[in-house]
Amino acid sequence: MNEKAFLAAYDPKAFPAVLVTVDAVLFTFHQEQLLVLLVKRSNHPDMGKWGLPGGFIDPARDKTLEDTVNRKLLEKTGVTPPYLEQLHTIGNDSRDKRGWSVTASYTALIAHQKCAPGIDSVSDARWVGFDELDTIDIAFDHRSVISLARERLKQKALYSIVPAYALPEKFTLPELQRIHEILIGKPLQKKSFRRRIDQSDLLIDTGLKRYEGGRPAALYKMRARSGRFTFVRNLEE
Amino acid sequence: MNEKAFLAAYDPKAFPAVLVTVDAVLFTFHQEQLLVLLVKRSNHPDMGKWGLPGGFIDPARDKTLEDTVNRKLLEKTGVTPPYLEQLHTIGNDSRDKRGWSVTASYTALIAHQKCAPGIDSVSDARWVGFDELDTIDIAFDHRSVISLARERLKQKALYSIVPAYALPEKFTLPELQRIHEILIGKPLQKKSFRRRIDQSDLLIDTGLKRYEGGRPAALYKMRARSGRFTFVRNLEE
DNA sequence: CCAATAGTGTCTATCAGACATTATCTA
DNA sequence: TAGATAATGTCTGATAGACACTATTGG
Repeated sequence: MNEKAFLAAYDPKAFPAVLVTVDAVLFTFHQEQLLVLLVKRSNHPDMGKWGLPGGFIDPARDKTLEDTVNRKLLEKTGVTPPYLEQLHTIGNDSRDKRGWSVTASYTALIAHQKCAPGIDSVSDARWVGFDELDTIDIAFDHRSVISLARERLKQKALYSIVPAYALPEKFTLPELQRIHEILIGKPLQKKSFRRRIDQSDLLIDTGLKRYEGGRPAALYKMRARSGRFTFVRNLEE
Repeated sequence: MNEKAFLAAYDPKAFPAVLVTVDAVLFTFHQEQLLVLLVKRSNHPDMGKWGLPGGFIDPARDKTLEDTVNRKLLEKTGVTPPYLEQLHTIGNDSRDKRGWSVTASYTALIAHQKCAPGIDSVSDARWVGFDELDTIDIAFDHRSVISLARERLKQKALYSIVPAYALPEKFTLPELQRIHEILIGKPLQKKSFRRRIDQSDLLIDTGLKRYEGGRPAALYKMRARSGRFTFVRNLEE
């Protein structure tokens, strides 16, 4: 049999069924807090619990896995995040009561004000602070996926400025330092933090300033592709 | 409807079928060369081309995705590699002619002599050197998966000693330096390389020596969990 | 002895940490 | 002017690169 005949006769449903989903851990930063987007499940299984935004691939609409993630995030937040990276894929026979299940999880970052102006009025999606996570009933294995995403983002805070994507388009260096400090879990030296960013030319000074309280802070924005840059030397953990 | 009734009525085959496979990029190091294991495809599609070892999940036998990978590698090499880490998951509607396809790919490392004593006599699996890859007809998108795996492993060579898992259990520091040099693509300073390994206490001196040519070289083995260690400062690329 | 390979001594350069100092705003 | 916050000056310490040197084997 040649390939053409093989493909004509091929029946995908003849194979053992495996559930395939995607999930996104969408972070943002607001009022000195790292927040993650959770969605209230309206269907079985784990109905009523909170879980990560995500769901099944729609082969008719999605060309790629990233399309699926972006589609799901767009439905919940109204926008497409500027940072999206694959986190980890989990597949086993116990994570979903419906059967053998595979989920490709992603880490996404977005500015707080850009997403879902009315997100806190929609009852099925909300931002949850990390302190609050322990008190919430989380669906499936999503709690461990969130932990993994946060751990990975912490590592990135040590050798990149990826966390900047959780800030508004224009932001100050003290703001960026704050989110790094929260991710790493300890205060950083202002001088060290500024030095590596100054020297690496990753940010553009917009010329604007933010005025609040003391000396005004310069407003910067990300240069294109700055999210891919990695420092050769890490900050201390 | 409660969850129990929902699950009883649930039919996984009712959902749009997505093909789910795993693939492994298994590296080893032999005679100054980085080698990757390829398998000749005996079925459509891409029959006759060379591809990565891998295949469909067997829900009856595999509890996890890692089980699937290890089962496939065991079939080809006779052993389970000491290093296995998820690389990347690709899912789209064009990579497999049979339909929407998702593959979870893994990077694996193994000592050359431990695996498949007769691997080069088996016609459907062989070690391929990186120089030779360009001349081979590769199935699906596996060429780009191999590139990604190599790129990732290069990065690890800059900040870890993970490449040591591609060497025999006992190895010399010059051997380890060689595989790092090949991955990074430039010679390294002997002194720098030794210093970081000495100071980090990642290897155990077995007390044995390897005699060949000049001054004998001390034989080391990996300490447990040394594969997870990361240096705070990278080598130069 | 020489050739070959393993391993060390030591200087320099780079860059993060520490922390004091200066700058620029509002009240 | 005082208080607050942003930004800089400058010293120290850790560690990678460079490269010359010494050590230990076989022939």
